[in-house]
Amino acid sequence: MANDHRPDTRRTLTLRDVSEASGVSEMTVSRVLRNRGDVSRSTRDRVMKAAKDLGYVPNKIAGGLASQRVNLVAVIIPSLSNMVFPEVLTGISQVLDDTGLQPVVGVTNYSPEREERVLYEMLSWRPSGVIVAGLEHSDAARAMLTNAGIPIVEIMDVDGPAIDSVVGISHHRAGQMMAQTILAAGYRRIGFLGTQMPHDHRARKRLEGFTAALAAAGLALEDREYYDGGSALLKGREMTQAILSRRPDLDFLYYSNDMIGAGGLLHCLDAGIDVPGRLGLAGFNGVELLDGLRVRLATMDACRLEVGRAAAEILTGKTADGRSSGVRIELTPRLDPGQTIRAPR
Amino acid sequence: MANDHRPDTRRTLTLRDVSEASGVSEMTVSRVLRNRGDVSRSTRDRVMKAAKDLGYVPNKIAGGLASQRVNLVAVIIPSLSNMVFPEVLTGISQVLDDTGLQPVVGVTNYSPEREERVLYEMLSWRPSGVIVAGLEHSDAARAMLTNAGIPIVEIMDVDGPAIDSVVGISHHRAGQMMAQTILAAGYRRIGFLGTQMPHDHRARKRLEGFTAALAAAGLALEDREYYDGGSALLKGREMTQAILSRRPDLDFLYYSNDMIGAGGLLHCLDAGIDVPGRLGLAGFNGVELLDGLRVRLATMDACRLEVGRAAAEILTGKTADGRSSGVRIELTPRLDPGQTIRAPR
DNA sequence: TTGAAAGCGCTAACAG
DNA sequence: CTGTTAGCGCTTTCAA
Repeated sequence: MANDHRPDTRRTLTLRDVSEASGVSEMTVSRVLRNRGDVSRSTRDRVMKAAKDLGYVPNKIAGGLASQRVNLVAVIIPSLSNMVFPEVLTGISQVLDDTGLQPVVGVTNYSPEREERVLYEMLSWRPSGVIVAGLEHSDAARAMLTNAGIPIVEIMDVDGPAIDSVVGISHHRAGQMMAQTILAAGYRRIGFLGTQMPHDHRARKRLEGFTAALAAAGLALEDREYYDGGSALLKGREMTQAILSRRPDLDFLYYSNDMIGAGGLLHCLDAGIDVPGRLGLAGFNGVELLDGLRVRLATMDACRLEVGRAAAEILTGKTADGRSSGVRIELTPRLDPGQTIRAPR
Repeated sequence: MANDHRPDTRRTLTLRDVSEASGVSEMTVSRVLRNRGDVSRSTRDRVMKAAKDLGYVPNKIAGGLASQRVNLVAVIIPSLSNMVFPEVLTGISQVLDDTGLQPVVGVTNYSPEREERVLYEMLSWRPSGVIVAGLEHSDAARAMLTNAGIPIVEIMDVDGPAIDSVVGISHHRAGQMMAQTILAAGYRRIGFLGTQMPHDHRARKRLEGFTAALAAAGLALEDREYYDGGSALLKGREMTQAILSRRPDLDFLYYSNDMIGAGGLLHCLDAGIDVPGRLGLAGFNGVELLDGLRVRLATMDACRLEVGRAAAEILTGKTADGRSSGVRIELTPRLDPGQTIRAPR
């Protein structure tokens, strides 16, 4: 950072300045500023006034070093570019807001290398806990998490072994449930449309569960279409058009997320395709946006808010038994058939 | 945080542990780990190996205290619940990624009180700079920013005095431009649909610019409709239906953001309303989602990515003259008439 | 190129 | 209820 900011005759204020301005020892000033009760009313008032008048802002760097405690929670997520993780963050914030704990967010862009870097960076601030999306990590990241000596909560996914605590849904089962619902409605020639992201393990697990359920019924996916980047809504349109022109006989399209599903739905409506009669559609996530479409897309809710809340509650020990480690919470996603899956036959 | 995590015989590793494991002084270990060149190749290798074998993670709390420097940049934004701020963050990250500086995000929910708290909290970590959305702050927040002694960049808005640096667009002018475009196309009976957010100053300024331009043409808004919370797309539909049933004579609807605008557009398409012939529509933001609709909504791009990038460049001194303070950058939003404003008469 | 000493600003622990 | 002392783990500064 360029150093032109200030000719700098001013230091930044310290406890000692407040101490001198109020005529109270540094230690007592520290007690007041941390709201530790054992200070007389009058002393407290004098200190508060001095601190406010000076515009003192405590130095948490020094405080953290001295107390060996840092009120930060590291939150590591793959992306901010769709609404799912912001909603998880909202849940985390809701719970943390009352506790003095503060979330610090790191974004990995679905890259294991970035996850490792972000994690290293965050752990070097000695946070009180870590919330990290997913169960898949590089060996080094796993080692760091294991040895950090703080509570770790892996979120969004329960299909696999956890390092410490875990909160989420089974994406494998989610995929299965959707497939079973689709089959029960009599659809048989099913296509899949999804993202080209090798590290989106949850999408992969959903698809695995989905195809496993098809296989159990003696079926397989008839066709697939992948995309990468760009407006998901537009990609959904384009991919849908592409797959249908290639395979006009398909009677169901399963999308890996609601945005491309919504795009597909809009295409079908514009093209006058009979949904859900001739063609059924389903997405995943239960995003709010779907409420605004003329026809409600079938979807499954990933319990994002609840996942965030539960993860934060684990870190704050607000669990049934007060534990903040080794907790396992599997939530059950709701399947909303909307108006794009016909009634079971 | 509940303290059940670890019977704790292990401490967390320190420089001294690496020093002992490698037989090199703490000071030299510190030099190696910070990549300061003045260390012999062999010493460096021994230290790196020891650090890696132990799984040492440096303690930035201690480092920051000792060096009086912290590689954090505080980023304070009102919301994560639409795509605009995440896109600003993306721009910030892109630039910061190469610099060793790390963004730390705080969310205010458009509340001045929360902004004040978040700012206090963040400044207590002694970041190297602050990026904060908007020019409106409480007196206390303004005082903190002024006295922090670090570069401050206010972003998104240039309509008003800045504390230090500023990057953004003029929302007043943006509103004006849109109004002028609408009037030039011959629309005359104009309604407004927006959010009920007293602290969204940018939306307010756009509307002020918009009505000012109408007034200059001897016109005023014919009707208004506000919403608060919920699915913006759905609200856009509902509000549009409401305002049109109340005032079927309106010939243009100006939306305060693209999501409700898109909802309105979908309503109009479903209702068979002739857009842009009988009714024109326009939103604001230039969100990617619009690409996925059958008809392109008129909008204005708020230059979100560019704003983020420029703000980060100021903090890193990557400006034309290397300054990181007192910089003022006004970007010019592009007006995209899309397909919902008819050609000028 | 390496090491030793002296803090950074705050809080834990104890004494009064 | 208030004050004193001794660090927290690292980096700065200076010396070798």
